Amino acid sequence: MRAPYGLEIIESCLSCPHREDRLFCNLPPPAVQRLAAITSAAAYPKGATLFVEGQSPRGVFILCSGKVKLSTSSADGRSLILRISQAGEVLGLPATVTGKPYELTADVIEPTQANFISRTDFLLFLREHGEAALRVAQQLGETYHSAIAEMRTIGLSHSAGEKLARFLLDLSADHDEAKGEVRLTLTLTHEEIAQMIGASRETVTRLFADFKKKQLLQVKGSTVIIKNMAGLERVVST
Amino acid sequence: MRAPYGLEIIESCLSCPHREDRLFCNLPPPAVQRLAAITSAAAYPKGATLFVEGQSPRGVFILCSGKVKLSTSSADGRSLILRISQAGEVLGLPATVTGKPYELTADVIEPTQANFISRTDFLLFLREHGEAALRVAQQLGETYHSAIAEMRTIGLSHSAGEKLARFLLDLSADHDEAKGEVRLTLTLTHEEIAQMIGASRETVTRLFADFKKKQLLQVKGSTVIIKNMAGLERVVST
DNA sequence: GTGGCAGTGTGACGGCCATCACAGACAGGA
DNA sequence: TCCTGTCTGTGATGGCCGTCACACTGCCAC
Repeated sequence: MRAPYGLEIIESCLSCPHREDRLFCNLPPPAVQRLAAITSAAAYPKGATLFVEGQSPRGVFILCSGKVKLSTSSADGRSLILRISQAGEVLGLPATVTGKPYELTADVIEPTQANFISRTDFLLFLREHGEAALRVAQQLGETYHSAIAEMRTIGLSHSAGEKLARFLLDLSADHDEAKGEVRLTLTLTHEEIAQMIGASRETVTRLFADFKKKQLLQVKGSTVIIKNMAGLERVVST
Repeated sequence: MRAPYGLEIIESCLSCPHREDRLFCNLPPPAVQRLAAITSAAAYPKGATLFVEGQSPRGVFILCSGKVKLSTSSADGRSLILRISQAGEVLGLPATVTGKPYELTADVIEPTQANFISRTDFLLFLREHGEAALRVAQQLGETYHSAIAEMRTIGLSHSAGEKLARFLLDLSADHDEAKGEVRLTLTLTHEEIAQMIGASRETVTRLFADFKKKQLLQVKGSTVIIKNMAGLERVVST
């Protein structure tokens, strides 16, 4: 296969940089080989869609690079973004194992390479390798965990300020802290942030201005520097 | 063990009425026997707590009878109810398989009998019986599914009326319809409903009055009769 | 350049609903 | 029987924030 979108296609899972620390790491070699046999790689451009909410599950996608937006939307066009997935994550797992329709829509927001495994192959594989099934269960448990976390930010806090602060703190949890500051590069527009926390675009804009004025953070282009973590924490618990 | 709260203790999983159609149904007999060996039954009165958000996971609880409220709460005492679990469901699964702390609190709201399996026993069992691990993965997938559904009602609809209508419709999905009506017996207080949909107690009261006035439903004690499903649907998509 | 488009900043307005406050309803216990 | 606590019903008030409207920026294509 050629690499249509300027992406280098990694030919095998074996050379994937995330192989070691992810879902199927450390499986016995025969299992890994079997896995490689049923896996097919593909590249997707920005704007592509891996699957759509309501579709019956075709299989799972393992992200090797890029970013994918997971969202759900209502009949009237409102949409809620649940998560931005990064390299190493597995998408479509719940739907694939249960057989129920995909509950989310996966849109590519940065050029992405992903490995695909069809549902039938995947289920067969799990049945043959109990160890992998357990690994999948753990993965699902963690996904659930983060879904609950998201619910807490959306459901428990009313003021939009609270939600935004919580959102930023959740993000910064993944990043390193240097002398009281945390640097985030967030490729999301205000609109998208609004959809993640259940607020309107204008409110997000205003809140950012507000936080800047209160010296809680700085914004430079697409990087956000959190100057005062404690201050944000205080916003959350008000 | 005696039955302290007027509950008859069912001695074995084998006689549990939910055995057939639930998580570990149709496992090969040796697996079921092994499962029975590591399972211990107990009864819990109303008000008891099976586990608390943040605790490290002790194991899973399989409900044989009764009702359990699953909720999460913030530092300032606000709480969000995610689900009311009924007989046949398994609680604590995500935390137990991942090893992360319980993400929810489980409070008994109707006298409950549950079977308990300790984490170490459970993990060992899953490792020995790959088939069961797959079953667990499916169960987790469905739990995730319903979490997403909950998020949609909380996150995507703003008006409280919308959320309440959606909540009632979700409930009625489980119940049978007879000549355009659906009968729900809901043991929840307005306060609890409010915590499920992210609204205040008073708003729920007012909305019920409103829905009654609009002939959408009737309330008799703790049973709600939905008279006009289509009307409720219309409230949802406004 | 210029046009177009996506994203951002900001004001004005108004409605929904959280909050407070209190009253009635109902059950259970002493 | 009264008392006490939990649940429900309802009014008054005020603030948050969603919505509409428009200006301004930066960027890309042509």
